[in-house]
Amino acid sequence: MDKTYQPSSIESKWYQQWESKGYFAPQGSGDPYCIMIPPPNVTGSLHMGHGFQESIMDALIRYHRMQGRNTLWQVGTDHAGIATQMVVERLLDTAGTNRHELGRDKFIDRVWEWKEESGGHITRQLRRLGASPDWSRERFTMDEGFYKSVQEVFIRLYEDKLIYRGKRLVNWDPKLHTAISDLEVVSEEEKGHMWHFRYPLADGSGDLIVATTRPETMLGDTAVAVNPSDERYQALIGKNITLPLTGRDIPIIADDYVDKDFGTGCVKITPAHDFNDYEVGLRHDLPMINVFTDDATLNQSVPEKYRGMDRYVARKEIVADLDELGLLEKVEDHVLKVPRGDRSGVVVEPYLTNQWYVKTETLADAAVKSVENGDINFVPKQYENMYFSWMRDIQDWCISRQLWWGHRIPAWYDDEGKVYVARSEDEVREKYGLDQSIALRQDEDVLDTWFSSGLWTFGTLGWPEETEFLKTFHPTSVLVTGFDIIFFWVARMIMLTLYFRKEIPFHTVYVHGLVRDSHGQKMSKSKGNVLDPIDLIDGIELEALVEKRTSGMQVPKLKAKIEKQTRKEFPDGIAAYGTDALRYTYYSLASTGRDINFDVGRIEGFRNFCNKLWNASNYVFMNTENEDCGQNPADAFELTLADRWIVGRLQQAEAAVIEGLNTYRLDLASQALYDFIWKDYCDWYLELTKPVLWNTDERMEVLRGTRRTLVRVLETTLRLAHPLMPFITEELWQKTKQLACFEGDSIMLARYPQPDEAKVDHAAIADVEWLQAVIVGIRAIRGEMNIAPARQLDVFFCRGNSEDKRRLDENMQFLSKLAQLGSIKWLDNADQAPLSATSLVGHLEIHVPLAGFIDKDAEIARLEKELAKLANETSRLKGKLSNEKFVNNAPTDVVEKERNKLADSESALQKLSEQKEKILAL
RNA sequence: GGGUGGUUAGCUCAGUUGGGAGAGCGACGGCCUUACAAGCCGUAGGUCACAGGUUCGACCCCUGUACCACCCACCA
Repeated sequence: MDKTYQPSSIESKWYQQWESKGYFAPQGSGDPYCIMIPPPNVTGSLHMGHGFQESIMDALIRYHRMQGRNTLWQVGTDHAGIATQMVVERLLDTAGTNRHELGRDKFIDRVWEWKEESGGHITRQLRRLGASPDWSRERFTMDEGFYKSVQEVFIRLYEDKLIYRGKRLVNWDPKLHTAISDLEVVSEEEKGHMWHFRYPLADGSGDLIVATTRPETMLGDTAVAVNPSDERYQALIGKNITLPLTGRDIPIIADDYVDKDFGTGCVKITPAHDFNDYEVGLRHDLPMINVFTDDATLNQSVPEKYRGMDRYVARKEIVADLDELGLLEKVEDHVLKVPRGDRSGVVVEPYLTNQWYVKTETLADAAVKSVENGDINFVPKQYENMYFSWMRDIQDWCISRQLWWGHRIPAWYDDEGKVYVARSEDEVREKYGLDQSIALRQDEDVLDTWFSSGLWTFGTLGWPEETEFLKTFHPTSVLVTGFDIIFFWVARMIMLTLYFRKEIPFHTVYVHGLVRDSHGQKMSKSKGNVLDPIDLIDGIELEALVEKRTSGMQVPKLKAKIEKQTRKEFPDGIAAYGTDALRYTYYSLASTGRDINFDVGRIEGFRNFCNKLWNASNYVFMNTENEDCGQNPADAFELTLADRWIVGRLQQAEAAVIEGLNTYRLDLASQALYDFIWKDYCDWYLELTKPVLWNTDERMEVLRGTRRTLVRVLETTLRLAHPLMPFITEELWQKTKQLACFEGDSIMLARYPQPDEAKVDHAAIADVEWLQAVIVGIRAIRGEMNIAPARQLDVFFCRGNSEDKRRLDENMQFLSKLAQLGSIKWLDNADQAPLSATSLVGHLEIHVPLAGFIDKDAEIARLEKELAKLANETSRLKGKLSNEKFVNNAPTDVVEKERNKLADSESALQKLSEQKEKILAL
């Protein structure tokens, strides 16, 4: 066994074995447990957020698998319509061509090629994380089977009148040339202007002043609106305005939508280019004049001068022209929300087009109820409010996209534009009785990616076939996801699953936070603070890291800044920490519902933790291999106090880890495990075995008992830790299992530990706590007096009770070794003790004689510090206990506790001040 | 405008039904003590954002304020 922990040498070895032996597939007859992976983009690569999410899922999966549950982790990838199409279009662009030159079919072939090229990347990275999904069931949202599910859902929703086609105002992305849903629009505040224009009345009797942030849309105005109760404009309602630049006459209408107190109280109405105006237009039956093309340049319906102009060029021209005409009243600076496409980043336009919609009202009602009545639970709970508020105000969902990459909509049109929905052209003809003389063409559009991922929980299990897997694993157990896609994905899954399965998709939604950098900044290429999980596992040289972070950067200044910042933060690059350390870091940071700030310092600490476990195991192996470890039932063994103590502590650790896993508090689970392994097992237990194992006179029964406990506790601890740190535990377990006579091929198939309260020896725990207090007391003197650790001390114990005496007598062996003692003497009378440095354990005094090597002044200083603390504590307790209200109102056990504390601190105060007097008297 | 989360040691974070705050890293001092210097032993460090209130007692419950982050919303 290597002296130090080398993660790279064990990780790939074990992963290959697990996978090739089929350990990830569901097995056994236990209750089903199932998690559906949120399918990552097929052509994507793993980022820190994935790493976090997959690590959480894998811990849950491994834990439940080890509990004997019939466990399925369904894996797969998403075709990610817009994102993937954009990537391939960019590739074509660098190759000097574009998708239109290629044509639809060739372009789609090219995307499939790209998927084949890059599609395995993310799944390989998933394996590096130790993820244990059933790879044999891997699915892709555009594979054949899944397409059948998507088609089925579309057709049935259409037949049930929950999908319809309509011409409406949608969010139009003029760069990508597609409609996008409300959710894909991100509105941020930006600085802009508010222009005030003078619109003349048609009869020449005056004018109105309208304010707008979008001058270029004025060419499509079809009314000016005022509030019906606005006295200023009462007389004008019903009159006409002559719209400047166009010469069109448009009416002045009254509508409650207008806020009297904002601006001039007059609003230009452009129904084809603003969502509010659209509603107003419908109410007043106004014409809708579209002035844009798909590119958001001005179209043929505007005066010739402006045709073909980009919207922002036209804006300038129109403002200048109105100014020229004396119609520009004023321009103000104005901050406004600008809607941009989340993918393209360009300003989206409200645009009139034909699109397909899902009618969401009834679907959403059911989806709300399933959370209200507790069928589905969000963890943490506050996300339910977010879910409710969105669901209760949900809009119809625009599901058609003018893209080529995606599920093509199963709808056909005849020459008159009549629409037919079916699985294929042949089926259309059959279903609707259309012969070959009628020409049909399929709808050009594809479905929103989220429409297909909305079927993920049941589509992956074979629906619409009623497969065994579907029956067994649906509804799934828990969905692990980020809050950012609750609306995009979670809500849609709940709606669609309830409708088609008449059951929920999952019982629990575990919502985790976002992974940020150590200062809480979002990780982004432009900030240059991105960490790659694989680099944390394998390590990366500084130069490679700098190159990675700055590659493809266009702005030299930004590039230089990022390079400088990276060199400063990682002067030696990033060390190879291994998967287990990375995973453990994620778990330790995974507290409820808050974003996590990832600090490389933390991962280093957990790499050290892995190393600690490695070395502890090494110690166990050294002391147990080829030795009698008490596994033969015929041979008697005897447990020491330390053995009985660690077994009890193990039960408590098991309970804490399980509690953490059951409540999705992986931070608490990992903390409990860390403390048990490092503090209890390594710092105390292993040290306590040394005086036993090194004692040449030790009885065989005791040696057997200690070795037995060493290996059995280690073996159980490894199983306890396995879901969190799969690789190192497997490596160590393979060796440990033989020593502990434990059967099984792999730790991942072994049973998860179950705490047994009967194994908790409370008396042993109390005795060890006493022992620890005594040792720490002596160490503190040694530390503060600067006494060399190797120097053996003679100590005296005074004024202890019979319990102290018993504990001392029983633990001489442990005490001498761990505190490095020369001699131990019990004194009935404190006066017999030589002048000493003193520590207290309750009433028991521990004296370390000053003689020769202890600094008198230092001891006085130490005592004074201690006395000051005690005095403070004493007066606080006195004050509290002299408060009648406290004594009368507080529960008696609390009062009693405070009284005992006071007695203790008064006694300590007295003892230590006596001690101080003695030293001073010298 | 409405809503959610956060504010605890120098940094990153825990804190279980209210009974005088913990960890890791960092700092300081001492150690090559036969598993481990990726380690061991010890020490220091906090007005729990602020102001009220409830209570015998508040990091914890209530009200308000400030700041940070996020979500939702149609103000031209």
